[in-house]
Amino acid sequence: MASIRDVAKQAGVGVGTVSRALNGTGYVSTDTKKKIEKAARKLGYTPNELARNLYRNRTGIVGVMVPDLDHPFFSCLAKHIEMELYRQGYKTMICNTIGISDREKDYLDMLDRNMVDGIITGAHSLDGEEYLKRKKPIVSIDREFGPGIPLIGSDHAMGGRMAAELLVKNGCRKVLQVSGVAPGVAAQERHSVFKQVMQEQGVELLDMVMDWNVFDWNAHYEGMEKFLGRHPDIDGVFGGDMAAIACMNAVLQKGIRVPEEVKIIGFDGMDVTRMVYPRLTAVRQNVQLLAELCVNTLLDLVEERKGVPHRQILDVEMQFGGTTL
Amino acid sequence: MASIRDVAKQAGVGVGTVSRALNGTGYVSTDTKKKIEKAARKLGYTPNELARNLYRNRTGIVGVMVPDLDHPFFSCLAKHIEMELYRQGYKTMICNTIGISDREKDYLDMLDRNMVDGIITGAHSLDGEEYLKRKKPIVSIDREFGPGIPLIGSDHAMGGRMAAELLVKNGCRKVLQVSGVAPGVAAQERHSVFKQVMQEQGVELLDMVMDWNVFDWNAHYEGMEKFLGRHPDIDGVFGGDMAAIACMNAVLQKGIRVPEEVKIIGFDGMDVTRMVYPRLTAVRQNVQLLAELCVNTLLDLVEERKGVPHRQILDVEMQFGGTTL
DNA sequence: CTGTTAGCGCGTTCAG
DNA sequence: CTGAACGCGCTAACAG
Repeated sequence: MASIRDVAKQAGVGVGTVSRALNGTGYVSTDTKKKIEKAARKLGYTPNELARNLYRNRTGIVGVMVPDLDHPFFSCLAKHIEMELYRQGYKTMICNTIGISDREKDYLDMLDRNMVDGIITGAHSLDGEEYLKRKKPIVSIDREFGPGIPLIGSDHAMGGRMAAELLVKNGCRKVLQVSGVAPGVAAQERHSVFKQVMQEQGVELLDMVMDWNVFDWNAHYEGMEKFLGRHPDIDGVFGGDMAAIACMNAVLQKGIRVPEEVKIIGFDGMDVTRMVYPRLTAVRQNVQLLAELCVNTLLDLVEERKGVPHRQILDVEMQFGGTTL
Repeated sequence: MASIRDVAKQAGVGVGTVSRALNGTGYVSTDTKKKIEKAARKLGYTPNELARNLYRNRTGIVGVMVPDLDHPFFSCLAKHIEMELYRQGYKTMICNTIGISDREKDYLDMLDRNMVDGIITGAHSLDGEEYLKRKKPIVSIDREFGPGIPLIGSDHAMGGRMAAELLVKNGCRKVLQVSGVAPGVAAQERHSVFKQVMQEQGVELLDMVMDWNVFDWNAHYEGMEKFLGRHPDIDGVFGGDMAAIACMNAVLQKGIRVPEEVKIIGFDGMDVTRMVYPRLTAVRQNVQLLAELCVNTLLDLVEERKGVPHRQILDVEMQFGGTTL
């Protein structure tokens, strides 16, 4: 609890000198500097960051909003964001919106209260207007808000096309697509492109739409079981990693063979795709790069650097597993 | 950027009155209160939390340290901690230590700088002394630091015993145990108890020790493959969820049947155990309750309530899957 | 080179 | 019931 005043008194100098000495800003004679450092050590002085924050009107904290931290994609994303922020001297405040727009708003409010210097958002339940009216830096993952809010994302259209083409090449004729992302979010594109390719190729396409803010495993699995009951003859599936895996299990449970009778492709390509047997073929997002771009773009805004790109789209790649031929 | 001063001027009153009116503290006539609220709305006033923080010497932020946010157990834990903290009006600062003690120390320092009101730690690479010398609230998961730092954890000993007994009941005679947690951490107990039961029952036990701060999937899988090459005749496995699953895949890859030839039991019982086929039998920790206890215990400390228990151990339960009989 | 002083924005006495 | 004044701890500007 020792303050800069105590250190000054102890060292027999003024507070200004202490500040300059300890921060290495401005001139201080080597002599008094030594004295000050000794006094600081003796008192166990640690600067109170709250006072600094007030003065600078900055906290060095960045908010990260995700719909569900316990989802492989978002936990991986959050991890890499935190690591990159740490590397650049920032701290990470995390926020699980679990699809509740009030939470999203609550956290956005922290921008106005100066609690965070900026926000990276991967949660999209709240109206875009709420975002646009904020004055501090925001970057968005996979959702276009409008001017002033840079977008970083993967090339979902490319991913949808790659998946569709691979299933077609595998000879699928009746395919299920599980979609479950928020409307207006780039991730939706993979499904429209997928559908388009399937139509062009004359492949029958069934759609299963999951409540997009439920990343609940059971919901996926049970939905899948019911679906298989009605359509036992599908021969291809495309959906997010979790949906794809849920589907695979439901299929295996019925004694149907993968990939011989049904081919499956996931989207995201997280670690979990390598934990199932056979390994899930999936379109892989480069999450680490995504995280780094988010952080760097946000910090460009925070530190007022110029020429920040409004739109950055990353390539995806096909990660071959054992669920396709 | 409107400050309380602006509001006061706009409403034609003093700043003190504005403060009392908006915070509902002290007497303010209904009349002037209305005026103030109107002025505040008109100017879009939002209190600057940094000033408040400085005054109160509190931020309402709790730090959460985990070794790896992209690990099913820790992402689940972090999620539930965040949710409970939010419910109680606190925010969550997250920190990935990835086994680097300097990071752990950096984040601990935030306590002294008053950036966080308390810390919940599930990361244990740093010396216990560093923890004990802090003056602000800390609670620990699965590690005993000493007086002043409450411990919350699952009953690992019980879990180890349950797993061992189930494998014995399943007729296993040569069992592999994959251990990989930090020394001095309660999680270690499950392995010692497991070993003890196996010895009592005269079952042959092999040990594979993984670098405990590597939660890397590939490391687990490759280690497992090598191990199986040397010991193809094991008939039972016990390890963390990830290790158990890595093992299962390596086993299946060799054409060995699960559970007929090898029984497998995991520890943690996260969602991922239900995504593999067959589902992994696992000792399940009650992560949500664990999270809630951590938060409530920490906040008891932060808000200076009395009678905070030093040690809270939660029961675990066996979650039966298809990898045991 | 150094000490003093004025804010940063808010919450709270303490006279009126 | 209300306004003015002070302090939270620190930094930067300004005299000395």
